[in-house]
Formats: sequence, structure tokens, C-alpha cells
Amino acid sequence: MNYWLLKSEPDVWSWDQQCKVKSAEWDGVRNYQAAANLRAMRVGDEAFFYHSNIGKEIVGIVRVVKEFYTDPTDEIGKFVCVDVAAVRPLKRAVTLAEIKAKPVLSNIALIRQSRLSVMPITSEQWNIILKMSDK
DNA sequence: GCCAACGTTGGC
DNA sequence: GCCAACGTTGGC
Repeated sequence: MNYWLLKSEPDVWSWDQQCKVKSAEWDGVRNYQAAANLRAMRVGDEAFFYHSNIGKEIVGIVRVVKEFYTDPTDEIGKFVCVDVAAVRPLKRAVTLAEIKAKPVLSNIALIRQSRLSVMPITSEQWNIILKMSDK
């Protein structure tokens, strides 16, 4: 199983909204690298839910419940989306500033490719961030 | 509000 | 196919 990180602007789609629904379509991705990551997701993979712009922190964990299919919001039909469901909130949100301050996380795509909205997370990075959310 | 990073578009 | 111009993302 693989780990991922999904970015969302909370005034467009927030963690609270995600929690209120059984599952949600992760649509609107219009970047090839992000789309390639969506295509690589498998049912059961888990992803951090990150609030960009407002908050700038990882707030929860979602699980992929439906693998990629053509994004219905894309008129050209080139891009894909997946469905995700909330698993649980983090005990404590982990901020971008904290992640930046950790040398072991300096390779994370969140920092290295600040504009990418769907990115892979290594199991090592996943566990470090989970541990940070526990304190 | 600004700007760096970076992706896309279009003229040549 | 190159690259300048432009648009968008997202942190600060």
C-alpha cells in the first residue's frame, strides 16, 4: 500500500466537508504530474489531507475508495479523479512550518514541489508525520 | 498584496 | 523545437 498527500484549499473543499460525506470525488486536478499520481492510487491507499493557503497544515487522513476514472468536470476528458473517504482527523494538525523545521523531512514533495497538489509520501515520511501529530 | 516557482500557450 | 509572455499556485 502506498501513501499520498492531497492538497485542498479549505474555502473550496475542507476537511470538515470531507468528514460530512461518505466519500468525495477528488476532481479538478489539471496538472499532468498530479494526474499521474492519481492514476497510481489503489483502493486502500491512504493520504494526508492538507489545507493549503489557509492553515497550511495536515489535518486528517483519507483513504482511496475508488480508483481513477475520467474526471466528469473535465470537458476534454483527459484528466482523472479518484474517490476518497475520511478515515480520521489527526490528533493534532501538523503545520508546514513544523515539517520545514524537520531535517529528515527536507526531501518531502510538499516542500520540494510546492505547487504540486497530489504527491507521493514515503512510508518513512508518513510515520514521522504521524508521530508528530501524536504529541 | 507580493512574488517565486513553475506550467502552459503561442509566435516564430 | 525554442523561448518569451503569461497565468496560476501557494507561501509569506
